[in-house]
Amino acid sequence: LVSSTTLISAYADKGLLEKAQEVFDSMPERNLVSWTALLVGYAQSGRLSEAATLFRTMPEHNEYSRTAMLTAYTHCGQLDKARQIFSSNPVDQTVCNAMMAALSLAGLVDQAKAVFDSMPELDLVSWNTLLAAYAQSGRFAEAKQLFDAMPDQDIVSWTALLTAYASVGNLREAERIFFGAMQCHDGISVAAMISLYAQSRDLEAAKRVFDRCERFSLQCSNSLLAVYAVNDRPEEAKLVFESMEEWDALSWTLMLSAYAHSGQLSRAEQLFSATPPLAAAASATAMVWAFSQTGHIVHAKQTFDTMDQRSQASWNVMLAGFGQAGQLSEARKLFHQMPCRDAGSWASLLAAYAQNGQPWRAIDVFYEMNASEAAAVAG
RNA sequence: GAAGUUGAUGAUUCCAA
Repeated sequence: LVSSTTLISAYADKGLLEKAQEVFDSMPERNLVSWTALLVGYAQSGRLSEAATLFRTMPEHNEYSRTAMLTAYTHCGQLDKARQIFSSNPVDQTVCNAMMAALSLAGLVDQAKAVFDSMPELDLVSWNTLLAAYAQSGRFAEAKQLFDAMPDQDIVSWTALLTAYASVGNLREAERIFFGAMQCHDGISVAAMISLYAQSRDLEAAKRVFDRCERFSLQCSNSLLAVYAVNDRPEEAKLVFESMEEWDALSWTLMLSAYAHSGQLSRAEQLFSATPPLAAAASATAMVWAFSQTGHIVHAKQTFDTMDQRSQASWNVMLAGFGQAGQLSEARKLFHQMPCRDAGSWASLLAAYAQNGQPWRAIDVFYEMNASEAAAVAG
C-alpha cells in the first residue's frame, strides 16, 4: 500500500498521470493517502475535472484531501467552490492557510486578513501568506509592519519582503536585503532578484546574479529565460535553455514564446515538435497563442484540436484567438463548449465583442454572468 | 517509511509603458 502510494506521487510529480492512474487502478486496496496523492497529481497538472471527480468519489475526506481540493479550485479560478469546502468543514489550521492564499490570489486581501484574525492559532505559513498577500498587492506599509511583527521569519518571509520593496520601486533597499540581511538563498530568492533587476531594465545585473548562483539552476534559469523572452532576445534565451540540466513545462513555454515574440514562428514550431509529454499541454497552449498572434487562426485551431488535455488557459487563449480574428460565432460556440469559465474567459468574450464593433452584445454577455463571476471579472 | 497550505518566473481579456 505504502510503496504503491509513493509510486503514485512520484509519477504525479513528473506529470505522468496515466502511469499514476494505472498504479492506482491496480491497487488491491487504497487509503486516503493514495486517493489524495492522485488527486494532487491531477490538480497540479491543471486537470480539475478529474481531480473533482476523485474528490467526489473517494470514500472519505480529511484535512489533507480538503486542502488539496480547495487549492485545486483556487488555481483554476473557482473561488466559490473553494469557499464551499472551507465553510462547510470544521476549522483547521492548514485549510485556513489555504483559504487565505485563495482569497489573496483573487485579490481579496482584506478577506484573507479576516481569516487570519479569526484563526485560533497562527503558524509561520499563516504569517507568510498574509505577508505575501500584502506584498503582491502593493500594500507595502502593511507588509513591512507585519514582517516586523512576525514571531520569526524564514527565507519565504524574506523573499516576500523583497517583493514588497520591489512593488514600490525601491530597488536599493531590495538589494540591501538580498545581499545583506538575508542569510541564505535558494533558487526562488535568486529568481526573485533576477526578475527584479529585469523589471528595472537592468538585464546585465540580472545576468550577473544568475551567473553567481548557477547551482540553483531550474528556477533561476526559468527566471532569466522569462527576462529574455519578454525583451526579445531569443538568442540569449536559447543559450540559457540549452545550458539547462533540467526543464519543466514552464521552461518550454518560455522558450517557445521567446521565438514567438520575435516572430520566429518556424523555430517555435520546430521546438514544439520536440516537446516532452511533461510540457505538452503548456507548449501547445503557447503555440495556439503564437499562431493566433500571427494571424494563423486555422493553425491555432488545428493545434488546439490535437490537444488531449486542455487547461482553462488553453480554452481562453483559443477564445481570444477567435476574437482577434473577428470570428465571433466561433468564439461564442467555443465559449459554450468550455467545461468551465473563469474571469479570463468572460473577459476574453467581452473583448471579442467590444473589439469587433458589437459592444452591445458584450453588454448582453455581461448580464448573463452571475454575481460571483461578475465580481471576479471586475477584480 | 507515502498525501495537503505560504515566497520568484510565462502564455489568455482591458489599460499603461
